Amino acid sequence: MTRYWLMKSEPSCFSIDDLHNAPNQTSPWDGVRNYQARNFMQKDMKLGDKIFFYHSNCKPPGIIGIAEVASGAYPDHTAFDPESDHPDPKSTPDNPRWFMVDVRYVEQFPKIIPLDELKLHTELASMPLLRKGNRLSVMPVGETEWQYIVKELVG
DNA sequence: GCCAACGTTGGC
DNA sequence: GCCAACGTTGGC
Repeated sequence: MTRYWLMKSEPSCFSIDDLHNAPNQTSPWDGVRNYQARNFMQKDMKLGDKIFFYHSNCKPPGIIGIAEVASGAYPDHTAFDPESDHPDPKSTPDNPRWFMVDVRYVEQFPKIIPLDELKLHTELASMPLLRKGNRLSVMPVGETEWQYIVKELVG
């Protein structure tokens, strides 16, 4: 059964354009250093699951398009590299702490669906994304909410 | 195992 | 740049 997800990225760091331009339109989703987010990737994501690509820390923040899970989880080797953006000396090749999946570009929306707009729809109120203080960078999206967004808000 | 200090996220 | 919310760390 296909599941649905939302993954956040700062476009100044890695945008949906970057994913679109990547080889095979596919890229590792590296840099996640949060256990809950890691567990979603490691235990619950399946090949072909659909992902809302969310641009954070920009104007405006919001959902910009769709990607899909393109691999199973495997160790995030950037954690081993002291020169990387998010090194973690406690993660080693023999005992990796952080995992990632590959994601593949599916589509970019004609325009971003801003966070402000998502907040206006009571149908979406149960989304973890809209919970106050939420900081998860990888989170599940209910099928109901997914369909609502795709049918009512895209375009 | 508690909890204060600290760091990070991310909207504003 | 500010700050609220939250996760992590480490002393005890």
